[in-house]
Amino acid sequence: MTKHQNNKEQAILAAAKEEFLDKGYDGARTTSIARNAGVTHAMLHYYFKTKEQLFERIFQETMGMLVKGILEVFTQTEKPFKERMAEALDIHFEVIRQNPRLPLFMIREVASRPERFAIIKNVISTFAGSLLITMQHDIDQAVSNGEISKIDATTLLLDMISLNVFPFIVKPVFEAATGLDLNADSRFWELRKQENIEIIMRRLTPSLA
Amino acid sequence: MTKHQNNKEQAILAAAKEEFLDKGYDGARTTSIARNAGVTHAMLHYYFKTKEQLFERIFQETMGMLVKGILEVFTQTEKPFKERMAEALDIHFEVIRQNPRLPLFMIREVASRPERFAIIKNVISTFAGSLLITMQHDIDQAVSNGEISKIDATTLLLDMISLNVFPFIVKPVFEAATGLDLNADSRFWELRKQENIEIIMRRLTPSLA
DNA sequence: AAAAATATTAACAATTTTGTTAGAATTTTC
DNA sequence: GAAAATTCTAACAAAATTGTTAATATTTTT
Repeated sequence: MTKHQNNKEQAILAAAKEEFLDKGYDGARTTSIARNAGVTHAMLHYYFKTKEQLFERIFQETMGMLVKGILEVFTQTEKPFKERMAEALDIHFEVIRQNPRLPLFMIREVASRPERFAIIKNVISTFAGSLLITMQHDIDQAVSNGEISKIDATTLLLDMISLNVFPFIVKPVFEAATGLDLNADSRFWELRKQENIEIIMRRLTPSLA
Repeated sequence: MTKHQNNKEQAILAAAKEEFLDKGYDGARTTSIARNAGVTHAMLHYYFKTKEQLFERIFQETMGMLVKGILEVFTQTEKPFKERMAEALDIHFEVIRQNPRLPLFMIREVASRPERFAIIKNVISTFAGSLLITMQHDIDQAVSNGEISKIDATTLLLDMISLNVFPFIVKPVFEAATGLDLNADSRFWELRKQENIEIIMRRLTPSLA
């Protein structure tokens, strides 16, 4: 009656993603993953030999998704530089808003297991490509047009990512400190996005004189 | 011959701080802490009944230190507002530079154990007091002087903390991606600090019009 | 220096967590 | 519809980790 088409494997993957995102590798429990997937925990070891292997699968997919989403944003063209940056910030912010737990997940895992440097490096270089070089080229051009003030591409990128990502990372602490529930407060995030665009636009505007 | 003056307790605390900062609660091992402290692991349970209790002790101390260091900075007076903010950013940045692992530690623990909200809330309110109110008052005054453009205190605070803290949090990922060793590169951090001051100063400067 | 309090050790116990295996049930292939 | 391949279960095994205890040593108090 019941159809056997390895939908349990999918259930395990989904539950594992939840668990790892929420608790990190060290905090995750294979028994808990199995329970949430509705299977005995032997199934987990049947499909994915070890916890480590299951994690690596999730980690790869998740990193790819995040990095891709974040970086695609910067590969537009035409339009004035500042306008493009404003759009990039907007889209970038929304990607993270859609996946708010990914940045902390990534940072946490890399920090506590430097062995995973290799995976990260690989994923990033796959998607990042020559982003910084292209960006620096565009910046230099906009500078000589007098459209923006001089800035290093790496510096600008870190500015943008800091402003857009950090609020999501610090959210639990912020909520603990203030007692607010930011999930229920879409106005907060809207204002935050506008502030980030504002602050970068001002940073790019040529100084008077 | 050997003097018994609970210096082992201190050794355990020091080793525990290292371990917890490095690996987080879930990744930390009481046996590893005991080994690094040079004691048998029974000692650890003798002085601190459980792993949880030992952690709580470290967590309290560490949080207090971090939050205190970060917030003291903003309680100056006299001098123009922008000048004070530039100084605050500088000192704030240096506090974190001196304790670069604390922010991630704090964020990680609160995220994976929301039960600890209470501790955080307590620590922060102890040190933060009416910081935001004072700050908003100063801002309003500086705005009516025409010294700065209008901004919300919470918004400005989050801007500053995002820019100053995020680079330290993302450092492992950044190094993985670029292959650089940022510890060896004091110029990187100097430039970062200057950029953060620059960006906030531009944010505060009144728009021409 | 005897008594009391405190610190330490070594061996062990309990629990939690991950991983295995032999075989049953189900589906697929022919 | 029988054989082969696969999905799945239940019970078990192994390893890792935290926590305990009883006996011993050391320091402190009087």
